[in-house]
Formats: sequence, C-alpha cells, structure tokens
Amino acid sequence: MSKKYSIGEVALAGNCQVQTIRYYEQIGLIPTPERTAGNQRIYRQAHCDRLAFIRHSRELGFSLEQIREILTLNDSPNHSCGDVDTIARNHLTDVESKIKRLQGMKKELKRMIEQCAGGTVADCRIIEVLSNHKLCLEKKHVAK
Amino acid sequence: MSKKYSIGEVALAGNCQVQTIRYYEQIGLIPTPERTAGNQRIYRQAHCDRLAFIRHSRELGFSLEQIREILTLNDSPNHSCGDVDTIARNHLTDVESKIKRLQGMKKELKRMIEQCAGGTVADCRIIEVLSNHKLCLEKKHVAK
DNA sequence: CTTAATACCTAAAGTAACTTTAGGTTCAAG
DNA sequence: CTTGAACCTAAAGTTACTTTAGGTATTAAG
Repeated sequence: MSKKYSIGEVALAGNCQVQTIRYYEQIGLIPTPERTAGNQRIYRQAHCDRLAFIRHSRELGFSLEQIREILTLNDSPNHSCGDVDTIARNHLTDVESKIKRLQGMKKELKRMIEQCAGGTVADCRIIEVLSNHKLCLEKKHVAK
Repeated sequence: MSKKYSIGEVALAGNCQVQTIRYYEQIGLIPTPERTAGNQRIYRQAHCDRLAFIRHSRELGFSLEQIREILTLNDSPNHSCGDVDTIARNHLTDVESKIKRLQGMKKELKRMIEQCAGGTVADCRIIEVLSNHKLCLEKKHVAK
C-alpha cells in the first residue's frame, strides 16, 4: 500500500487549511478517505494529487463548480479536450474583464486621492467625488 | 416639503434593486424613511443622495464597512480629512494588488490555453498544467 | 366602482468558498 | 501515564446581496 498521510500533512502540502479539506470532502470534490481505528482520516498520494489540482485551479481563479466540471471530464480520458478548453477560455475572458474593471477603479481612485488637499472633511474632495458620480472620469462604471 | 419618492424610483435612480435598499436600511446604512398610511416607504432627496454615495463607492470597490466609516466621518465635517484619505489609499493599494494577481492569472491561463493541441482529455495540456504546479510559469501564486 | 396588474411589504433562506466556534476525542512524546 | 497537539463533528458566521414565499397597497382600465 502507498504511503499514508494525516489531514494536517495533506493540508500543509496543499497549502490550505485542514477544515478546507474537510469542506471539499463534504461537497464531494474529494473522495471520502479511509479512517484509523480512532476515526481519523487517512489519505494516500491520489488524494494529495487531487487536492493539488484543486488548489492550483483555485489559485488561477477557477470556481469550485468549474473545477468540479474539469475533474469530471478528466475522468473520461477519451472525451474531447474541447470542453476543458472552453471552460479555460471563458475563465480567461472573465479574468480579463475583471482586470479592466479594476483598472478603471484604480484610475478613478488615484485621481480622487490626488485631489485631496488634506483639509477637513467638510471640503474633502474624496467625499465629494464619491457623492457625485458626475465628478467621475468614467462615464459609467462597468456593471458587476 | 421636498419631493417624495417610492422605493422603486429610488432604486432606479441608484442603479440597484429594491431589496438592496431595504437591505441597506436593515444594516443601518440608510436611515429609516417615513411610511405611507399603507406602510410603504417614502423617500426624500437626502435618501437618494446617500444611496448615490453608497452605490458610487461600491462601484469603486469600497466595502460596506469602509463606506460606513466614511459616512460616519462625513457626519463630523470638522474632522480632519486624513482618515478618509487613509481609507481611500488603503483601498487603492488593495485594488492594485488585485490587478497584479489577476495579471498573473491571465498570463498563466493564456499560456495554458495556447499549449492545448485539441486532442482528447487524456493528453490535455490544460489539465496537465492544472495538475502540476511545477509546470506553471509563476514560481508561486500570490496568496489570497 | 370594481377588478386586475403592478409595486410594495416582511421574514427567512440561499449564494460562494470558506472560516470560526464550541465541545469533545485521539495520538504521540516524554 | 499524562499532557499538549492534532484530530473529530456540527453548526453558525462571513460579504453583499438575491431569491423565495406569502401576503397587502396602489393604480390604471373598464
């Protein structure tokens, strides 16, 4: 049999908290592991690999549902790679639009902060800009 | 007395849902309005202005707690503007780090997608990269 | 003046992806 | 054999809303 790992060791390797692993198990993203006589979880290499996959995908911003889908696709190796590709491409589009949105915010925040002369709240430019959308550079903030 | 508005009108003007306004009232971000004989909320211009402030701040990515703080500071006009400035600057820093993080993701996602030759899942490069952190360009993804 | 379509009301639960809390049990080291 | 660290479960908390369910008010049309 392969090497055994405690939940703490797996969490350390996967760069997440112990509870997160239990949570992934609870929502069915990770299979239920064996247990010791004392009811503690025992993991194998396969569990660690699966967690690594999940954590890396999370770091790249995939949602748990997207990850679940990719993992399911992965289980049918003869399936076309196209669906995985689509998920990844959609996610890339998402990431790109988030970047754009944040860049708009950044620009506006900078402008707002630069205008602050440092007096009292009564004549604070920051509050003024926040109060009045029209003082804003951007015509319209991107929704959502 | 100033003009009266229904919650629906205020929501339209504030570019949010009716329930969102009730939610802001519930958490004490907007004062409780008058009511009609039939128990429906009646708003005045001051409410609309406050909502506009909140919504614009949200569009710029401020959290409701940050907004609550700024609104409180705004109520003491003689207070130094410094605290408002600090909140805004901290938020700007946040936004900048989110942008950096997303740009890292974008780069990695692009690289991953470009390598996909379009075969079966079994030899999908995307899944391979997701499985193995070491195949990743970035040494380490920024945490959080 | 009645009716039907909207718009409004409350309270509670659902969402994403965990984290925190509370109250216990097991394990490993000394 | 004791004690502290690591583990266990179940439930509630987090953010900023949205959704649902079940009912009331208002308004435009006939």
